[in-house]
Amino acid sequence: MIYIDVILPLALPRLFTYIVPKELKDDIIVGQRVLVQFGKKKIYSAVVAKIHSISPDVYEAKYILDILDATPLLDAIQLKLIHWLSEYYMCTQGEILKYAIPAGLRLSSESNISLNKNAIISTEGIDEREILILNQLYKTESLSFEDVEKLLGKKNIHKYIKSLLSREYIVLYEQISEKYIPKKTTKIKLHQNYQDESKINLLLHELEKNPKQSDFLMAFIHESKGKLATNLEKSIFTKNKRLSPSSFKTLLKNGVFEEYFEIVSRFPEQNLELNSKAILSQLQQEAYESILNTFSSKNTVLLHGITGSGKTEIYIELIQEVLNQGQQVLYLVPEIALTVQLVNRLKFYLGDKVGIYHSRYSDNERVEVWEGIINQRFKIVLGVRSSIFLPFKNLGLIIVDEEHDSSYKQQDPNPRFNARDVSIVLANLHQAKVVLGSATPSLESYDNALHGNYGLVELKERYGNAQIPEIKLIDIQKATKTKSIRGIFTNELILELKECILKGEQAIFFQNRRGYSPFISCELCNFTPKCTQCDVSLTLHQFTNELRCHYCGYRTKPPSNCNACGSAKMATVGYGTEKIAEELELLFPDVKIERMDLETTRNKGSFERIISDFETKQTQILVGTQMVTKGLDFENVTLVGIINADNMLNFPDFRAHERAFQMMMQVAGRAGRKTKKGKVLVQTYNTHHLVLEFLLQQDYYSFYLN
DNA sequence: AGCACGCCGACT
DNA sequence: GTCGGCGTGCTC
Repeated sequence: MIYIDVILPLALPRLFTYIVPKELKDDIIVGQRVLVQFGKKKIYSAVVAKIHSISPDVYEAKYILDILDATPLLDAIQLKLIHWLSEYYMCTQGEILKYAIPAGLRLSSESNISLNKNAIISTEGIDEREILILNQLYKTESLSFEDVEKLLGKKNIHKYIKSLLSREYIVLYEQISEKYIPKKTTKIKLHQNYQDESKINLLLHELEKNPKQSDFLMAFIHESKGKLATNLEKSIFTKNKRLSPSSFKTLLKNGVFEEYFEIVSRFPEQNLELNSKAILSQLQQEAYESILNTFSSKNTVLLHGITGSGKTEIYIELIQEVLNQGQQVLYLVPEIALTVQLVNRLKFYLGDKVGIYHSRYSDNERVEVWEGIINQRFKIVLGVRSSIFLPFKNLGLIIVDEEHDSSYKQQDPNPRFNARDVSIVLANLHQAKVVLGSATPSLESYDNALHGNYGLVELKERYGNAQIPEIKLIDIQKATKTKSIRGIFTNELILELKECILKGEQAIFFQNRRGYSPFISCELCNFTPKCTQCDVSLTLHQFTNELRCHYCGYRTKPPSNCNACGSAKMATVGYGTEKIAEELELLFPDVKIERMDLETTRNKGSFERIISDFETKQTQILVGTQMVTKGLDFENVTLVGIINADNMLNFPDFRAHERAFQMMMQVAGRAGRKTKKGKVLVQTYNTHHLVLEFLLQQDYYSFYLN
């Protein structure tokens, strides 16, 4: 007897043993998906982890129902990675499996009902909802539970189904569905009999009395560019409003045209022209060579290059080198949405070989990326943390860009993992190399580098003749004393901003807090409205005029009177991006100001719109949360304002100082990236804070030491 | 995760 | 006396 231990895509701590039926025992391979029944009726696709011949003695194993793959879906490396993760991060292999495999490749069963063909149904004495279900079943043969819920417009449908089942009017069965649907397009071509110029002319002559039909034919001939045997996408013609769809139908009916479906990729080959490699500066070339040298003794290198030092060009050079060896590359980024510029740059140099993988892709798109990696269409994958599970066959290099970024860490649903750390493990399994890159490395990575666990390569100058921005602190306390502060902004900041605007240059304002005001409070009794569920103070959102909890999303109208003492003096305390944008609008009514935070970028495409508006200089001032700190590259930005450094520094978290330093360094790096020198102004109550002193010096090393 | 089983309160 | 609430434990 052949037994297999399988991983079920569930949060179960153990593997489960099944029997492989005789007729399948020659086909079973570790890593394949198999169809198994689990529990009374559920059917899942599980993954074979082990094949053996030890019969379980405490229970009787079930037979597997089927083998789903000819070639295993997961290879030995992926299985090892899943196993390692489950132990290191203390979760089940099933949870990882569920996360690792695109939903389109996972199948599970769904309960469906259909009419019992042998039953004599009498509607007497049964609920009218049950009659409704029966009627629908007459029409559609089968319904899923979800369909029934929709039909009745309610959730607890169980009792109706139970009742119908007990009368034996309906039967229950499980349906397994493959979710991946290939993309199809409709193509049309001329029937063989007409793929000849003389015959076409004859036909056109016949159609003289049917101008609509000959129009269509002429359009096809025009599009086919002289090759009559060609096939073309139907959409070319349906888009054209001047052509009549009904005349096409007639042509189809008369056998002039043939119509058929073709499966196409969701990522069509664009045949991009490959641009020659970027020319590295002297310093970049040195760094590049230094990385290659270090690789001979170490598997991981930390590339510490200040903002604007041109790390990306070095990555591209490294990628090219690895591709030449015939190996694949994984390029990890914290969030793909923030890297439109990077995607374009990679495609510019590397063309169609670049695959992209992130959570905004549909299930179908993810399946195609997965398969594209297996069949080597994609040699480079630019992806977010989940990309570490993709089926690389011959991985040579992993690049972890912005390695310090906390987005690499999956916090909430299991599996909880840090993709930066896992990529080092993954690289080991593949005998591949890792480059961790950042302008502000995480302290642990820097420590690893200084202690020789990683190699360390540094880039201390900006690319080209771009200069390092000047950072200046503004003492809010002093400004308050000398009355040189108006609301949020000190006079000094306003003056600099005025100058910047007059010169037609752009500015970025950073405040790590969204909404209008972090809380409102009664001036008399200090009462602050709190979330009913989370016990945190509610943030005021001026635009929608409501109080919101940033943890659970609870929302309510702001009270006009204090809930505790009834006084009408509810005042706002503190400020978020919304209020900053509003105040700036009051100060500079003629300047276009835009806000970028979670709220304004919620809709698809709005992020790109804000970025491109700023890039094309339609927006002159950008106010944002940490979103503005990440990887944006605008040449015309000369002023960066950090409205309040203190709330970052005083954040109750042991990483607060590290994060504050990283965030401020990153946002400072947005200033003066080309020829113009940038200026960074930091407003603070505490000008002597150590972190701020290192920020002034832009001295990462000393910051690390302290 | 599902799902069944089992035990206690509110209803025809 | 039953329906249905959710607590507990098992699934190869």
